[in-house]
Amino acid sequence: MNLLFKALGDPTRRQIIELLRKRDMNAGEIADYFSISKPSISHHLDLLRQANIVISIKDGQFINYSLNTTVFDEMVKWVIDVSEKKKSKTIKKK
Amino acid sequence: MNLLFKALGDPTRRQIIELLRKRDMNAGEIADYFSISKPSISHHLDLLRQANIVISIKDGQFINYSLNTTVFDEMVKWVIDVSEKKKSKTIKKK
DNA sequence: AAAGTATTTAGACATTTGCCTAAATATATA
DNA sequence: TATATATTTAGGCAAATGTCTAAATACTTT
Repeated sequence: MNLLFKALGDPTRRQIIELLRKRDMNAGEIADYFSISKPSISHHLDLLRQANIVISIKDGQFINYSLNTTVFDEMVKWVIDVSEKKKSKTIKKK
Repeated sequence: MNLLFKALGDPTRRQIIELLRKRDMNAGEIADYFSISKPSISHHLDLLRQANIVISIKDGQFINYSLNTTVFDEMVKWVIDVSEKKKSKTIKKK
């Protein structure tokens, strides 16, 4: 969960996620959308992979990245749970 | 949104959120749950306040903190939106 | 096999982060 | 008013982060 939130706490990585939302892309295609160096993008992709947000599959000399959306489930659950504090405080008996 | 994700990307701050989910607390009460110094907790609280996750209200010599859950709405929306990439790709016509 | 393309790894550097102690500020109480 | 209590601000330090260039690795093409 910490890796997940940390990965999302960077605008470049969120933009990568938004790109991959539309379609899978290889590392070079992704890098073309940004003005930072390819090694930096590669590093961001690595962090996204560590956080399980993307999956990478090698295809010849390319490496394709695609979104793995299932990791968000737990996170959304946590956030919604936290968000519901007031109702549960009021309705349930502690 | 960036401040929000960054704020959530630290385990101490998430624990603070979980504490405040149960009830409002003042800074000292919150600090008592942790083994790090009060100034550090104060700093965490400041970041949570900047991210609009908590609201602080002064009450005499105490400062009470309470959760502001509304900021999570946009975030959940973003995450769910991103999570739905595949369906929308398949069903809708781009 | 040599050269070109795609990507990552390595190493350096500046900035940010999370922590600390000491000091400052603000309120409450004796 | 002097002292105690609650909290933050200031300043310093080590570790983590985001960036870069140069080099290494892996595959493709000639």
